[in-house]
Amino acid sequence: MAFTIGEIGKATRTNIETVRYYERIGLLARPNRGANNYRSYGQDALDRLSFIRRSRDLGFSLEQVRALLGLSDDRTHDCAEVDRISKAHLVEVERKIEDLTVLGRELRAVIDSCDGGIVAHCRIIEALAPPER
Amino acid sequence: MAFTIGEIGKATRTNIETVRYYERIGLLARPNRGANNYRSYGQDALDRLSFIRRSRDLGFSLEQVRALLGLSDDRTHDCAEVDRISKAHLVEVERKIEDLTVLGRELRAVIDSCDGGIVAHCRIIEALAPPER
DNA sequence: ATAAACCCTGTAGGCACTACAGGGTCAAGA
DNA sequence: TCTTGACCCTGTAGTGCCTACAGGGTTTAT
Ligand SMILES: [Zn+2]
Ligand SMILES: [Zn+2]
Ligand SMILES: [Zn+2]
Ligand SMILES: [Zn+2]
Repeated sequence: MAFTIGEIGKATRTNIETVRYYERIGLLARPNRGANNYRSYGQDALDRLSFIRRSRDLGFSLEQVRALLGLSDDRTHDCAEVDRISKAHLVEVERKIEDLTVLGRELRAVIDSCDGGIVAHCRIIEALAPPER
Repeated sequence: MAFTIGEIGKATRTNIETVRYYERIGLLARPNRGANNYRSYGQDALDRLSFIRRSRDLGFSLEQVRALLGLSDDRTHDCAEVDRISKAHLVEVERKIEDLTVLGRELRAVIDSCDGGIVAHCRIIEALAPPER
C-alpha cells in the first residue's frame, strides 16, 4: 500500500520531476518519508495524481485542476461550479480549433502558391514580406 | 525615414518590449542610437519586423522565423528549404487541430453527461476520478 | 513649471514542466 | 564481498515567448 515516487510516476505515466513539481506548487500534499528520506505515497495520493493527470490530458490548466480538486473534495456541494469550469474550458478549446483552422487555411494557400524556383520568386517569402510601398 | 521603437511597434502592432526582446535574441539587428540613446530604425528594420510579425501570425516559431529570414536574404538560392519549413509547420498545425478536436469531443461528452446535483453524483468529477478498484 | 508621454537598462515573472549537478541508497549479480 | 546500476534526494536553471516591473532619463504640450 506504500508507493515510491517512481511507482506512482509509472502508474500515472507522470515524470517524477513533474510529481515533485506538483508537490512544490501545493497540488499534491507533502508525503510521508521513509528512514532513507524517500517519499512514501498511499493510495489516496495515487488517486489524486490520477485525477490531475486525467484533467491535464483533457487540457485543463493547473489552476483549473486545483479548483476542480478543491470542489471534488466537497462532496455535498452542488456541482454548478465544476460545470462552469468545464464549459469555460471547452469554449477555449473550441476557439483554439477555430483559430488554428483559419491559420491552417491561410498557410495552405500560401504554400500552394509556391511553384519552386529561387527565393527571389518564392511566393511564400512574398506572402511573408511586407506589402510593396 | 527614421523611426522610434514606439513607431515601429505601432506600425507592426508589436509591443515595444517584444521589439527589444527580438533584438536581445538577435532576430533584429541592434539599431543606431540617437544623441539621447534612443533606438533609431530605418525602413529595412521595419520591413524585417513586419516579416517576423506576419510569420508569427502564421504560427511559425521564432527559430523557424529566424531560418526563414536567413533564407529570404539569399535571393538567388532555390526555395526548397522555405517550402520544407512551411510544410512542416502546416503538418504541425493540422496535428494540433486533430488533437484538440479529439479532446473537445471527449470534453463535450463528459460535460453533457452531467445533470447537475451534488458533487458526489457529478459525472464530470466521476469522469476525472480514477477508475474504481 | 509641470505633467504626460515617451525612451533607457536590467531583472524577474508566468506557464508547465524538464534537465541537470552533485550527492545518497538499495538490490542483484560476479 | 564488491561493484554496478537503478533508484532516490535537494536545489537551481533552462525552455518558448513574451510581459511587467523598478528606477531612472528625455521630450513635448499646456
Ligand atoms: Zn461547499
Ligand atoms: Zn517557394
Ligand atoms: Zn544559398
Ligand atoms: Zn456535474
